[in-house]
Amino acid sequence: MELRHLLYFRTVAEELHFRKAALKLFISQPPLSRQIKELEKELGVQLFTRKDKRVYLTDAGKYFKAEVDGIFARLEETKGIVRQIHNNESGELKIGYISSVYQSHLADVLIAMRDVFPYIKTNLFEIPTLTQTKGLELGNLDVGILRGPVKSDQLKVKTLFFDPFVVVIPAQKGKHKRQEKLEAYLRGSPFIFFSKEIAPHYYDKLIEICARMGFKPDIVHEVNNVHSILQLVEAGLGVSILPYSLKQQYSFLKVSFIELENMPVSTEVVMAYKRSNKSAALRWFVENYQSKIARFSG
Amino acid sequence: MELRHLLYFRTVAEELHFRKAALKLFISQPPLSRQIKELEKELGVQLFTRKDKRVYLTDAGKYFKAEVDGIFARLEETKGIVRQIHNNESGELKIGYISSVYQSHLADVLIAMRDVFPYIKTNLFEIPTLTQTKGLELGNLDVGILRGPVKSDQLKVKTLFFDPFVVVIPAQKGKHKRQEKLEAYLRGSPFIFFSKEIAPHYYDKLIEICARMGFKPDIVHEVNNVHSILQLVEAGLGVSILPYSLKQQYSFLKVSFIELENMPVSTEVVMAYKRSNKSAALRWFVENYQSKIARFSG
DNA sequence: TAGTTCCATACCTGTAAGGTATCAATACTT
DNA sequence: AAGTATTGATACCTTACAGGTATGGAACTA
Repeated sequence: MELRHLLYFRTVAEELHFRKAALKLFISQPPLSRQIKELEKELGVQLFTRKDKRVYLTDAGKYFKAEVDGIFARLEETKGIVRQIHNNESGELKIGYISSVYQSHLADVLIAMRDVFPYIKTNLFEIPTLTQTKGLELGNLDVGILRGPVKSDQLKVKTLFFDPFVVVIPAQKGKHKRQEKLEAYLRGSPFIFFSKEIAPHYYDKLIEICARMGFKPDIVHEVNNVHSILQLVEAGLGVSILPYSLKQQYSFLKVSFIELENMPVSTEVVMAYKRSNKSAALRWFVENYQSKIARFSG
Repeated sequence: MELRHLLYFRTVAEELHFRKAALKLFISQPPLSRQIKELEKELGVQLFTRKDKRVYLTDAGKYFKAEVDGIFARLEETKGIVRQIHNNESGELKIGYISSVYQSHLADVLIAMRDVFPYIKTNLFEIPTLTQTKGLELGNLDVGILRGPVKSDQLKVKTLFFDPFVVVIPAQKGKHKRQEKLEAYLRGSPFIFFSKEIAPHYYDKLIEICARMGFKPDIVHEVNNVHSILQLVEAGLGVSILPYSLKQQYSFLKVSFIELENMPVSTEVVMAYKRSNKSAALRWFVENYQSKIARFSG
């Protein structure tokens, strides 16, 4: 006995007509007749009486029909729930993040996430804030870690932390640590920074910081990610001003991270996601990202 | 998806070892591996993880296992009940009865029986008491309505009623109704009766009755059934002594049924069946025969 | 490190599911 | 009442699929 037999039986029981049932089942009538006969033989029970070209359910057949209906209902429900369990623990999460995000932290969170969602697939995209904003709005990303502020009605935004800025200069130039000497040095140095198109807010912050220090930065090199900026500074091409959190991540580079005294300018790092996204994995990620980071940083 | 897939899955889930499960299922390991793969593909759900030569159930797999167990349990129960329904309403009942049984009554009982057992097949055998006894013992009959006493350890015997005897004489001879005249008439008449071999107990009763009346019967014609006896009496071939219950059944015959006064001899009509016979239809028949007869007779 | 065992995959074979043709019986239509 | 249509069952045929063996890659065990 297979589910096929039960399905054929149930359909004949509903139609009480072999040819109509066969149509419903997309098979021809003779195999249906045979399969029902086989079911009755295997059970040793007559489920239908055939008389005068008409088909009737026996009492046994009536009982069987009710039970088979229940079995199919239960099976369908089971399939639905098992898929739900599977999807809640699997599925996919597309994460955007700015280049300044400490990837080790992100990795740690994803490792922790696998305990809860063993079959999750995560796609990571290191892309600038504006690109992330568009991707989130289009649904190409599930969540983004980016620079605030993020202005979009579609997105929910959550502050992760405020990141003050530091001056980054080549290591051998590190002896200019005192603030008054620093300003003069920076005034006469070429700047390496994000283009205004890629990170307008970031760009404005830079201008503001330099203004507060009394000069206008000479942005000679425009690039689109933090790694390149830092590598170019290390190579002696110029200086930059970047978020403090990068110091920890790039401590191996031969550059100096110099904190600015009395500088009330900082950048806000936020997590953003589409309000309408109901993914269970996303919910977990949003709720647990910060505590996981705190734990791993401790 | 077929029940085969669910069975294969359940067995692997129990064993957590494909080769052992395959042995249990009497197939080789590769088709089992494929069938499980197919099931997972059709569901779109991973039910097992295979790692380091070991097999584990996923959370989805654990849930599915529990549900599949329930589905199989329900299916087995359903099969059992549907067979029970079928067997209670079908099957066969082989009924023996003596020729003196009022067949109309028997028919009435069988009609009533069909309401309860719509698909029952009944086989009726009008055979003498001794033949019935042998048939019951051999299992060729399920139940018998016959003359008591029935002596057999294998059979259970239930009294239906006691049947006094009446003299049966041709109708034109009916004016000999007073008992003193009757005795003389019978003494001079040929007797038509059962042979001693066929109905020894019946035969003995006849001898006893005649002895009580003061004569020995002249049994000229031996026959083996009541119909023939009555027809021969009607034809004027002789007289007989038969159970009173026949009067009702053969009231259309041109014979006289004369009750005997002060005659403490009667015959016991019983129902007998094999102790070991557990047929549901038989049980119903035994329990309902008398009440059904009383109802139809009333 | 060599031998063994696991599950997965490649390839092959026999059987059963589904097809068409048609039958006998009954219903329906004229 | 005769002709036609329709029903479920059976005969015969074809093909897809379930189960087989052989073997691979990876991991375990002695």
